[in-house]
Amino acid sequence: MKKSVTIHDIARMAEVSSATVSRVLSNSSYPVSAELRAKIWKIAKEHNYIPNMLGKQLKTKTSTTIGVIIPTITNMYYSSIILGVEEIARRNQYQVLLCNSFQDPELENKYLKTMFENQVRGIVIASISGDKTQLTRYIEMGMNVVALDQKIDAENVSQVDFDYRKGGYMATRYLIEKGHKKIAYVTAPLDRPSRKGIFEGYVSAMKEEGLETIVRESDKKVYSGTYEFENGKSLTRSLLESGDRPTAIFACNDMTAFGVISELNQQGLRCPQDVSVMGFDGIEFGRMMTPALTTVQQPTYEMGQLACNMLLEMLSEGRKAASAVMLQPTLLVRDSVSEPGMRTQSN
Amino acid sequence: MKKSVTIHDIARMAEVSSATVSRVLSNSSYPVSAELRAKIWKIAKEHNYIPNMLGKQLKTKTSTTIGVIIPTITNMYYSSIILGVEEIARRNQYQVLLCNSFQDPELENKYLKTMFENQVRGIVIASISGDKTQLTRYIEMGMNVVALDQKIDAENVSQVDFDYRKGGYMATRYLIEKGHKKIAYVTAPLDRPSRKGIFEGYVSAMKEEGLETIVRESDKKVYSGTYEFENGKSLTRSLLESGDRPTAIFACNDMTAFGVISELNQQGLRCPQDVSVMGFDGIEFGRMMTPALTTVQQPTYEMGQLACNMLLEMLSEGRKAASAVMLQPTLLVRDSVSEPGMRTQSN
DNA sequence: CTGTTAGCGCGTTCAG
DNA sequence: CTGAACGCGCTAACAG
Repeated sequence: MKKSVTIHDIARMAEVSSATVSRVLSNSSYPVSAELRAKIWKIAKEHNYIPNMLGKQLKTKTSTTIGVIIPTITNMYYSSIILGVEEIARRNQYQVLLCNSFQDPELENKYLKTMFENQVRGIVIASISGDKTQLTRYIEMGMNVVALDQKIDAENVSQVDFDYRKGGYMATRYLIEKGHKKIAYVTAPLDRPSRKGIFEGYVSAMKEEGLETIVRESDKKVYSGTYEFENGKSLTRSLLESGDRPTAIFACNDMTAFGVISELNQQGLRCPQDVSVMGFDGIEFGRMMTPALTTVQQPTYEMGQLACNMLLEMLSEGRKAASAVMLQPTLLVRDSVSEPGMRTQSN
Repeated sequence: MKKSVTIHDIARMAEVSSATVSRVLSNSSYPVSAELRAKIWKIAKEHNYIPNMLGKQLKTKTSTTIGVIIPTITNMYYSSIILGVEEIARRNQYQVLLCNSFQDPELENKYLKTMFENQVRGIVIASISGDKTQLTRYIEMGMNVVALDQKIDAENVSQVDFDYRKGGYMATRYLIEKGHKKIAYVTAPLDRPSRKGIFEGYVSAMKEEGLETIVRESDKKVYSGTYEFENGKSLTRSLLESGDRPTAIFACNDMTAFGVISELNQQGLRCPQDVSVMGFDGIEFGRMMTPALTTVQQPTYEMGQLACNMLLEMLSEGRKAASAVMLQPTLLVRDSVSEPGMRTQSN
């Protein structure tokens, strides 16, 4: 960056003090004569004056940027959340500093640190790492935090939660009501509360009807962009190899469900005629494939908006404003689930 | 944020000058005795010292954040680019300030302004707006800019470009070589160089073979998350209503192609048996559907990385380092294109 | 090796 | 209504 004009430069040109210039250009309510106001504005415009927020923020100790930490932006689930956050931030003149943690606790902590150093006013975080000690320390040091998706054991943290258990339950009930009895659940490692929640919902709905649970859990923890999809494929393969084919497969998220359907097709099975598939998340792409994916909707965009609003509230009203909200699931009925046995004899 | 400890606080506790503390804590190469170093570090740790980068940046006039402006993060094409940018930024200790312009020129300019005010060191921008005067002004004022996807008429701007024309040509040639003669092109408004490029590639390949072009261009410019998809659907509908069904449809991007396939299915037509479909972009989801989408790959992630690297180069070596790169397309052959006429009589 | 001083760009007392 | 003086947290020049 080049050296830019400062309020002092303008003050010299306008032959006034820099204090007056500051009062005018920062739209202060402080009384300044109309003529001086006009004169100063004119000169400022002419010379493309751009305020240096660093100076202002250093002086007033109030930055206008909030940090957002999520696992990865290329996952539509998260990008949609970010969009919600940014929307609200923008309306309130805040900027968004974005970081992808890639599910890496170390990276997450590193980002937390730089954000703190850069004086972000608060943080919206979808943390995955189990170890929250670092985060908790920052909170104790005064950082305002809204946690998405994952409970954090600390006071003064706002939480945006989602009733995963209920979602899992609803989805399973729907399959049961459609007449399915052999319903399998395929999932990424059950190492997070969210995934555990869905799983528990599935189990309780099955138990309730005296049905046998059929579960496939992947063990790999390696992270990559298409991890979920591959997971869906391999878990489905394992399911089909067992010989006793389920009539419905419920996946822990939509991406995994796409993998399930892809593998079914590859094995010559049709969805939903041969096997019904239920997803979880409600990302846009579910609508775009054939069959359109029946799934449980999480209001991601709204979650982002809500999280940002909660953060802004904490910022303006102090930490007592910390609160918790539990969002509710909705069933998105589309085309990937039908009644079972429509083609039972076809294989 | 609470009042945090400063180097002065530490200086007082360690009974040294704040200059010494600064030299130690900022890992300066300046000579300080080992004992003092240790003592100061100890105290700093004990009191959770966090440097205030605002002070540092104000003094040294070097911020470590770069701005990224893209139309919308929920489009995988862009989120993938951002991921590439962030990856490189992180490796070089830079932060990323993210903004969604939503294709809104006004918003874009507003973001440009706040970024400037917040002293970002440079900007990576995928600008859509035709009016680049504001951007050009900032460049003239010394801002370092890398433009993605869209040419900017100014000196000292680095450009990451993609050979859209060639991509469009390659895709069309591939369809022709598969034996197609009635190849339709469906596209969002041809109001950007990128879209025009693909279109021209299509036209030139068709002309070359003496084939008749069949084009459907949407006129709506309203923006929404599923705009492209809906576009694909409605343009396909219009194409089918004409009675003279093409054997292949080439879409201006993958999302539109998804809409094409969805509409075909809805009308009882199969892809690729009845109609082949070719996309453009190569987003991950193309692999996840059945049939997997045949498409032209843009190396989005690499484009992001490249853009960020070019920016860093400009920052370190001065504006002369401004450069331009034209990336090349690759054909991603998957399952949505086959030879025509495989089921010509079935309808 | 260490301390003193000055100032980055800005806002804010406190006098006038 | 206006200006002089000070300081936010930090680094850099200059002494010692």
